[in-house]
Amino acid sequence: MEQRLAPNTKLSEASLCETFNVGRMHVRRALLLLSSQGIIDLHSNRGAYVACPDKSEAQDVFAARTLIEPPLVRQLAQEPSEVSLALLTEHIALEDAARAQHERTEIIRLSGEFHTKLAQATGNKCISRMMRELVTRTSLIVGLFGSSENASCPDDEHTKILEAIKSRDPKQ
Amino acid sequence: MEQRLAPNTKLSEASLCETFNVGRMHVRRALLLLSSQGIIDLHSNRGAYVACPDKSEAQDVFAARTLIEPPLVRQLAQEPSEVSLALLTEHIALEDAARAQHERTEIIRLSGEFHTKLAQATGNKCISRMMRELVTRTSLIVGLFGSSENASCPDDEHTKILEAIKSRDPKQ
DNA sequence: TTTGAAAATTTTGTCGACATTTTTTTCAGT
DNA sequence: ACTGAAAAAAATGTCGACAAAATTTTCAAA
Repeated sequence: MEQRLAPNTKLSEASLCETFNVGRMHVRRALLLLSSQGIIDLHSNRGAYVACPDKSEAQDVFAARTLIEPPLVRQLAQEPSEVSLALLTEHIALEDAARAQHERTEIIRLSGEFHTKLAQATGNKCISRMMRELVTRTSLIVGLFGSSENASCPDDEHTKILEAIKSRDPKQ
Repeated sequence: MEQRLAPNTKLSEASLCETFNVGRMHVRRALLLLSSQGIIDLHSNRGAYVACPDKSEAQDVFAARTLIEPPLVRQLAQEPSEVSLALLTEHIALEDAARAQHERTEIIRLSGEFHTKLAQATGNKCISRMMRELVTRTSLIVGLFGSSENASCPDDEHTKILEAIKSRDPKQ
């Protein structure tokens, strides 16, 4: 009950109903939305399974991020809002704190969240949503193939990005 | 029955059931998915309405495309597959044909589809899906604010893009 | 005629029952 | 024991009925 769900785990409607104390309708709605985000796979008449992306799908997700993130940072560097910068700075502080206490799970979570907040800093809901979905799928993939070490960016990567934005430096 | 649905049009479950001859469950599923793509808005207890994006949302969509498309084309230019190039060339032929016959609706549809196919040419499902959703939302927006003229790219824009890719030219 | 509250209608949300499909179990035959 | 078909159980898909909410209509009072 504290363990993350392994890929390919079956998510039966009945058990989810019991777990969350809701009707089957709600469970089905949630499953449909999760599947539309690629977090689970729905097999007709066979139920819902935690997505188990193959190498190809994993590469697609990473390639998508590689495509989007550089121009994202570049755009932020062009006209960064003070508020966003503050939020990002604050977030990095959280990351440092987690790292100082070696809270591994938390470090990974925050590391992903940084990229989401990076997208949110653009103030563009569309981009935020895409990034959020990509980060989520990345977590799944890291949980699968993740060399337990490089599960997140290098420690100082985020700081570097933030510095680059602050200094209007158009590169990653 | 041949007219496009105007934004803010109410989509009542009952009428959709009748139109498509399906049960309410199917209609509701479809509406949920459409809303997750930002094509319609679901108001609790009040039903589904064709999305009516405000200027801010419209800008977000365009900004997202502006962010993604240049690096997308640049990536395609780096390693274009022959098959993809052929498909794109073929598609432009279709566009030209439609233009020659002044089939306005078809021209717009194909113009959008070109960008989707551009994304598909990367072979990246993730990117394809994002692009498809962005193009769909763009159609909606053009239908709203669209100065009936510049609803699509300039006539030769797509040809230029394709030429740029063929010549490995890293620019748009 | 206009206003506004109450009633009636319509529409959406939820639940339970049933049908269909899949999965598991049983068990006869080799 | 092992195999495989039949039966049983369990899970998913679908439908209809009812509940709850919103909309429209009605109609009495100003």
